[in-house]
Amino acid sequence: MATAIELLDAGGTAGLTMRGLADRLGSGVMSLYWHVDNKEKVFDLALDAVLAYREPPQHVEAHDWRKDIVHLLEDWRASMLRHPWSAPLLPSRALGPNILGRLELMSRTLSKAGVADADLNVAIWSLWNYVMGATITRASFDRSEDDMAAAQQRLTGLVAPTIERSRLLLDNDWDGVFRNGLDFLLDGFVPRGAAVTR
Amino acid sequence: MATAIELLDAGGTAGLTMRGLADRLGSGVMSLYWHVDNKEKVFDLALDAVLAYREPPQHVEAHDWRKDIVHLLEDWRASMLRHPWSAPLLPSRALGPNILGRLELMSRTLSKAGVADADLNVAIWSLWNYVMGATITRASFDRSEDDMAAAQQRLTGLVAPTIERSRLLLDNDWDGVFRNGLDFLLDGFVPRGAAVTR
DNA sequence: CATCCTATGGTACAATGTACGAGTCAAGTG
DNA sequence: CACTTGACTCGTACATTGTACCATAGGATG
Repeated sequence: MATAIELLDAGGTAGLTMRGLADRLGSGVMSLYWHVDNKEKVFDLALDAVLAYREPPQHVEAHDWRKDIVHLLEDWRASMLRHPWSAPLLPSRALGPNILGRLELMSRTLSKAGVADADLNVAIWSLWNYVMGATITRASFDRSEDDMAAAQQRLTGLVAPTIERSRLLLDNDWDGVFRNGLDFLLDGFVPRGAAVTR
Repeated sequence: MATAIELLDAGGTAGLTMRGLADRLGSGVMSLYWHVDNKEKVFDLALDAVLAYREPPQHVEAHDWRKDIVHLLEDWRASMLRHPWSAPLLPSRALGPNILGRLELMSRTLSKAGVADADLNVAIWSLWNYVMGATITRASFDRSEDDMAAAQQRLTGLVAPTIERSRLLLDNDWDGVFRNGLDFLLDGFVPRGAAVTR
């Protein structure tokens, strides 16, 4: 698994081949198939491995649930960005135990933060959507900054004065954008100061 | 292009092969390469074709900018869901004219709705993130509802009482969730009743 | 010794993207 | 008319991939 992740980090989704993996492990290709059904399974396992979550130092008597949620989501995002192939993979693959664990933690934290049970699923999925969208976009555009510049150029040919002027495609304060939209979402689900300590 | 999209609709990303496309067109495989550099280009073109936007019936003297934005984003999402392979592709591919056009329209509409120039890029990217996350997730999970059920089952084995109880993974009010989170985001960027008519 | 389970890995095959180069046909040019 | 040129088609060939099938080896157990 570790070497699979190495290959993925080095060459993206296309960088992982069964032959390549076997070579790096000094084994025959077909030996891999004793441990693993498919190449698909390798992806599933690598993905879940990358999403492992080390519980933070547990300042148990915490106060600020809002901060906890933000930390949770930013750590999730950071984990995926450390392995840029992972984010685009996540929605299309089976949910492994680690991501399920994160969802559970998220659910509990939101609950403690004062989100009513009835709104919990909506809140979780909305946050999921936002985090996944931001991370997939970031992870993909990262590799193709040339594309962005090219597209910004191409704007001159089209009738797109507004986004050309604002240099939308060259804006790369990814973290700031992420945090800003996240705040607005959270304001909706967990009105500031409404946290319930129980 | 039309038949390429047919193939993609029928079999997803894997359903498009150069040989398959050529067969459907009654041509030789290599003939395709006179019109197109790569298979990659085929994806780029198909993707942009799917994102074409027919301006709505133009009730010019509109009033509710908020409604316009929601319409804009829901139409975008609907366009991608009509071709489930498109959403996961979009972030990783070059931005074609149609998607750039949509961004421009979005920018203009947000501006009219009262978003300050300084906040424009942040707003656009946040909305992009949210829409893309929601759509990619929806488009991918759609195909694998079995996976979801399986994962929900697997929860019993883990320690995940909260999301097991709330049946998070079986909740499938996708449209409701989308709309709900979107409203909160918009509340942040375009406070209700703050629309400026100019 | 025989039997079985765990594990390895070589060979072979089908599917894919595409490089190369030969071919067709119509329009233009002398 | 012969010719060139440029747009376009396509057969062959090859490298790369995932993986099915099968033979093998070693240790544990009877």
